[in-house]
Amino acid sequence: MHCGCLTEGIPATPGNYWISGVAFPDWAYKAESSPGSRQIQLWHFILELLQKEEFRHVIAWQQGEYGEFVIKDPDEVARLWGRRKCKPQMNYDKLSRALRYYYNKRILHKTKGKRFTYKFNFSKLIIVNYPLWEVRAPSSPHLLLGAPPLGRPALVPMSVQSELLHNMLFTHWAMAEQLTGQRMTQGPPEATGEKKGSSSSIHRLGSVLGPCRLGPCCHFGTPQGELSSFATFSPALPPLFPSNWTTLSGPFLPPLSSEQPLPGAPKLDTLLPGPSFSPGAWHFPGLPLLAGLGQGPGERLQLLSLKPEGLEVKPPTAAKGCLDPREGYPSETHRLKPGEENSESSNLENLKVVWPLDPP
DNA sequence: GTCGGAAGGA
DNA sequence: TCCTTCCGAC
Repeated sequence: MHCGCLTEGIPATPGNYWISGVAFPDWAYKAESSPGSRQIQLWHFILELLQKEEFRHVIAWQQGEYGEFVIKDPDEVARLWGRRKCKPQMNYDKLSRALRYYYNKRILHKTKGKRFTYKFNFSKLIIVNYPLWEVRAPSSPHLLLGAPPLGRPALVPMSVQSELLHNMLFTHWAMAEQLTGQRMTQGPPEATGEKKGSSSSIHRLGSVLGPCRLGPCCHFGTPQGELSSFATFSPALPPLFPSNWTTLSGPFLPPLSSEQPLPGAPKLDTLLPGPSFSPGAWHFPGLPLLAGLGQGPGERLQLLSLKPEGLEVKPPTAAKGCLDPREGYPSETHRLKPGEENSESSNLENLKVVWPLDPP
């Protein structure tokens, strides 16, 4: 059922993309309460606004503070949120109450002393919740993430692995978004071949959280093709991370321009699986972020047989009651064609990323 | 402005 | 479960 007030004020543009369901903690996608009609969550909405250039005057990432964002116009954000949720009485007081509920969930925390400034809790999601350094299931598949800072690795159950992976990927995305935003201020990438309107050189994480996951009337416009792009992206992770990738960045990836080759990095075309693979994906900083979140240069990161059960990687499917999300989305992001899938992309089982213990 | 308890709705 | 609404306290 359409509520009729959802897209208003938030135009569907080619720059609108849903964030990959894969990229969020799985508790964000529990659909048991209302299967098939799940409403958007506030933090999704916040991220969505942050993702869109047209709302930069309303809400924006805080430069220099990863994950931190400023609500520049609280009333407008509340109004947009109210429209999305068909709650015309929404105001910042109520919205902020909802945001405060995220504190306990560790999705957000408040940046004290800064008005209307919050921070996504990427690091805590990964480091504090899951002092991962080794994440291993009793049997394969398992996920090994780095060496423990001290002593023995911690065992993490599969359910946590799943969430961990989600958090990681979420972090990847968010970092990419921020870096992209910074990069955008420096000028658009030239060599990507990406069309204008695909607002980021970052390979957009398509979303299994398509409009239908959020209910039939609650999207700004989402190309289903985009929805699949993470599904295609995710398995393509391995070629994105050469064995020496940790040498390519510091604790956090600086906002590199696409013309600025990463020192020591192989050429893109040696890494990317096919011509349609956006070079932006190369800049996708996810795992290097973990490097930054970790303990320093003595770490090892490995992803072995990565196939968490909770990971949703689905091909795009048409859903009843949903607009064809491709409409209004002429721009193209990465979309693997049938014969284009590389062997590794379909083989998560063999995903392995090694973080050298002693980077040069 | 910010916080968090409480009640209630979907 | 995730807000929405209200409210008192700081």
